[in-house]
Order: sequence, then C-alpha cells, then structure tokens
Amino acid sequence: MNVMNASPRRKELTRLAAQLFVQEGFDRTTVRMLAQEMGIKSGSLFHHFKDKQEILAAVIEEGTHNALLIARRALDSCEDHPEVRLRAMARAHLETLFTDRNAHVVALFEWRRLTPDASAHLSHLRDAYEALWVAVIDDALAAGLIHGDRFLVSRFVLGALNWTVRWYDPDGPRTPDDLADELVAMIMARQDEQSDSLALRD
Amino acid sequence: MNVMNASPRRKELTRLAAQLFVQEGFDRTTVRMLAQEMGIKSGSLFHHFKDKQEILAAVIEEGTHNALLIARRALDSCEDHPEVRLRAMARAHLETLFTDRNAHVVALFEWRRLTPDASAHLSHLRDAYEALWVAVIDDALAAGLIHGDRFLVSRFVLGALNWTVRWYDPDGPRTPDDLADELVAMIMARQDEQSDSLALRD
DNA sequence: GAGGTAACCAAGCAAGCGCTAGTGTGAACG
DNA sequence: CGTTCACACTAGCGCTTGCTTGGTTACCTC
Repeated sequence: MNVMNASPRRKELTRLAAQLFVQEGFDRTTVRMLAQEMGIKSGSLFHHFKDKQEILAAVIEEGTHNALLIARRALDSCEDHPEVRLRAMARAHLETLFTDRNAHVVALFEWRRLTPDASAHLSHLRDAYEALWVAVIDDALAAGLIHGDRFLVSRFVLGALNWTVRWYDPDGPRTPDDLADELVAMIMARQDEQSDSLALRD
Repeated sequence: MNVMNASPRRKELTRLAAQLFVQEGFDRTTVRMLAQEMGIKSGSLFHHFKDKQEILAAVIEEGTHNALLIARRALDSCEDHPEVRLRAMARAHLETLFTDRNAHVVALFEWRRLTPDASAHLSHLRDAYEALWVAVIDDALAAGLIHGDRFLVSRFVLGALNWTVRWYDPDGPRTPDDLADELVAMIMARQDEQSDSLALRD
C-alpha cells in the first residue's frame, strides 16, 4: 500500500505489538516489553522500526487497511439490496473487530497517540472506510429502510458497533453475526419482520 | 458518598486533574503537570492524594456520581411515559457528557487504569447507573416502543451515546438534545412520527 | 573468499518518572 | 502565648523510560 510494512519479519512484529498495545495500552507498553514478546533484545527493535511511534503507526495502518479490505470484500460478494448490504457491512465490521481484533482496536483507541504527520498520512484510509458506511446508509435511507440524518445515523451505528469491544464476550452464546443482525433490526423501520428479532436465541 | 473527596480544595484539584486526564490521557499526565496546573509544586500534591492512582479514582468517582445524579433527577422530573423517559435518559446522558464532560470521559476511557481495589469499589456506582438504563429500556420494550433483546439494546444505545465524545462538536449546529432525540427516533418502531426526524435542521 | 547486508546483542546514557523526607509558613484555637 | 494543623516548599532518591552506540553473527552474491 505504501512505504511501511515491507518485510515479513516486520509484519509479524507488528502483529505482536498490536496484541501488547491492546492488553496494556500504547503508553504503558515499553520497548522492553515489546522486545521480550518478540524474542529479541530491546535495542534490536530499532533495527526494524525508527522509533516507538513508528510501531504504533504500523499497527494502525495494518488494522485500518484490513478493515477496509474485509468491508470491500463483503460488499462485493453480497447481493445488491440495501438491507442485505447494510447487514453485510455490520457483519464485516464485527468480523474485523473479533478476528483481526487487536490491530483494529488499537486503531480505534490509540489514534490520538499518533504524531500529527502519521495521523494525517493515515486518515485517508479511515476516511475511505467511513465513506463505505455512509454510502450503504445513504442507500438504506433512500430505500426507506431507515430514517434520520445520514451523518448522525452512521455515527450512531458505528459507535454502537465500536463500543462492542468493551462488553462483548466471544465465548458467550452470541456470535458476531447475531449482534450485527440485531443491531440492523433495531434501527430498521419495521415492515416485514417482527418475529425474528424477538426470539433470536435461548 | 463515601470516604473520598471531602475538602473543597480537593474537589477543585480533582476537577483540574480530570481536564488534564482527558487532554493527555492518564498515563501521559505526570504529577508535575498536574501540580503546575494546580499552581503548586509536585511534592505538595501528595498532601492531598496518597498517590497518582488515588487522583484517578477521585476523578472517576466524581464523574460517575454526577452522571447518576443527573440521570436520576431527569427521570424524577419527567412524566411517567416510556417514550418520554427514554428520551429523558438519552438527554441526561449527553448532558453529562458535554457539560460535566471531563470527569465522565475519564470514567469511560481510563477505567482500566484503576487498581483492582478501586475498580471493585467504584463498580457499584457504574452498575447503578446502568441499572437505570436497563429499567427504562425494559419499559420501552414492554410498551412495544422498541424491540429486541434488552441486554443488546441497552448496550447498543449506550455505545452510540458514549461514542459521541469522539465526533461531536459542541460548537456545531446540533444541540445535545437534538442528538438524543434523533437517536431515540432511530431505534423506535415508527407509528406516530416520521415528519420530525427527517427535517430536523439545516 | 571478499564484500555486502539483514538481524541481532551488550552496555549504557540522558531524561523523566512517581514519590519521600524534612522544613517552613500563616491562620485558628485553647 | 504556645500549640496545632492544613498547606506548601526544596531537594533529591531510586528507578524506568526511549533510544544510541559499536560490535558480532549468519547468510547471500559475484
């Protein structure tokens, strides 16, 4: 995609860093912790990354890039109906959040730790992702599936989805797809359904 | 409420600390920064607080306590109708988030930095607040205003509301009350309305 | 087999961290 | 007038932080 994350070694290191950043937060993660997790000494870390900030940028780039990829793939491989596409986006978002979890969570919660340059450089990736959402929501609005202000609706939906990382238990009875479907059902103006949203599971 | 935050001096210091914690994050806020903001030297800080952790606990207690107070007041002073109560809760939540903003934001985003004891001690406050939400949502469900799983609906709504701190611009055209009303309209099964949610503002 | 290169290590520096110890202050109180 | 107490100060200790330096190893290439 661009300059960063060339070598496979660096990619693996980035993955490990993401895990630690989620566990401890960026600020509390020391270069020594990162090095130990990677099986090297702290000094060797700076052979792969210019400084700690660059590790964060690499992680966030990876996370956002993946989210964008998964969302695009989901939209491309589903039938062209507003409701289906809405559901597909919600499912893709949660899939990203719970499989490739770490990098995306870092992108959500540590963005402000980026240096201004890195932030500026990466924001176009995030904007591209949000544009996908706005488009899908626009279609749903036009089709009368949902109502409201396009800006507000997309913010609310993304907020509800992003916040799931704070309470969702992957080992619980609900699958990510359950969550996505329930959310879509919640915001849709009822017409056909009513049965499926009430008796979903146990 | 309990042992903490007795003196008015300490209350003022807590307010200043909240502001810095929001601006910089707990980890990046040093005791020297806190002291300077308070107009004293870093050593003097420990006359008021046992350690840095205790400052965080004080801030979070203040924030959660206030949120609970505002929500209770809002519920007490509104008519006893499920839709009105739902709207009142949403408005109260956003009012908390944008007037007493700092302390509540810290409570949301720095909770995991609390020591286990402090977390255990404060979690009952948060639980009490969430219980208010669940009760209001239960009523709305029973009245057929909304549908879905009570647990999921309350999580989604709280997520959407909490996430507003990431994008909402208080100087923009929308008031917090606008946001609250729009959110409630979004999740409600339509029956009466339709007009007001479409043409809210410019 | 000489030269280049990617990956790593040992050692440590300068800065900054949370926090403590010991010492004034001035107002309040008996 | 003497004691107390809340509040603040100075000075700095012991430790951790991100990062640098100079050197070593293993492999690839011509």
